[in-house]
Amino acid sequence: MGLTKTEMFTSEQNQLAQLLKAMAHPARIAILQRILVSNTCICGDLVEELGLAQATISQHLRELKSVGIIQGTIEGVSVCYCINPETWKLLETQIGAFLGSYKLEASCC
Amino acid sequence: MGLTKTEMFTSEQNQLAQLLKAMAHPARIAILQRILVSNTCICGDLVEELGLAQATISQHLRELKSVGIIQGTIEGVSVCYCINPETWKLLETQIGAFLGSYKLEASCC
DNA sequence: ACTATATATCGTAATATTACAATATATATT
DNA sequence: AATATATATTGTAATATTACGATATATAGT
Repeated sequence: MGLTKTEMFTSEQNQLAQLLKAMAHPARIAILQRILVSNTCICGDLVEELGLAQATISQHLRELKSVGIIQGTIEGVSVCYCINPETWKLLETQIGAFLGSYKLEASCC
Repeated sequence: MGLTKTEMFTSEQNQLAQLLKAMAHPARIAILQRILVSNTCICGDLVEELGLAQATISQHLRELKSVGIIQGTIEGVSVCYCINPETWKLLETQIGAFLGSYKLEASCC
């Protein structure tokens, strides 16, 4: 036990869950917001601005990168991260369809 | 360690992370989708339709309920669950603002 | 080549999550 | 009241997450 039974669900359900999970941490939301305002962002800046250890930030960045939400390119001695437009579009579509499928009706409990 | 440092982040960041986390599991996405198509939904139906134990479904329902995404009312011997419109609206607003703040620009890495 | 700087990875402790059997609780029916 | 049915809770094992110190790696400048 303790292991999610992914085989019970559709690949769409698993994919959406994976994307949501990657964003479901305040540090990773803060990281994404920082990238969203600056468009690009150097890893080192995040270590200074958020109050977490360098290893922790690096770990969070890897998690966002592993599901394809961000991408990083080496820029001299540092690494520049930015949004992966493909995945972001997918996120908007999937979450939008999911949240948008709710129609408020009177017959509720 | 092993404990999220919520004090480092804004309450908005923590709240959004909490809502995303509640949805970030394929079983809970499946539960929500089931509620979305039927508008309301009896807990017992979920146990039959998803292939998980009754205790597991009940646990997932409690998680969704604890963050206010769904609400349940006792209906005789069973419990009827439905979307909490307030929280759903909050979700749409928060996630919409978050995802929508990305503007694709050429200057990316 | 050596040094400094930036980031990633490893190892690990504390905590959280997931799943389920067993059991408790609560309502409806007889 | 006793029984059946539906859901919640408890306890627990397996696994995952979070955070960070220590260390490795990789590039830039001297």
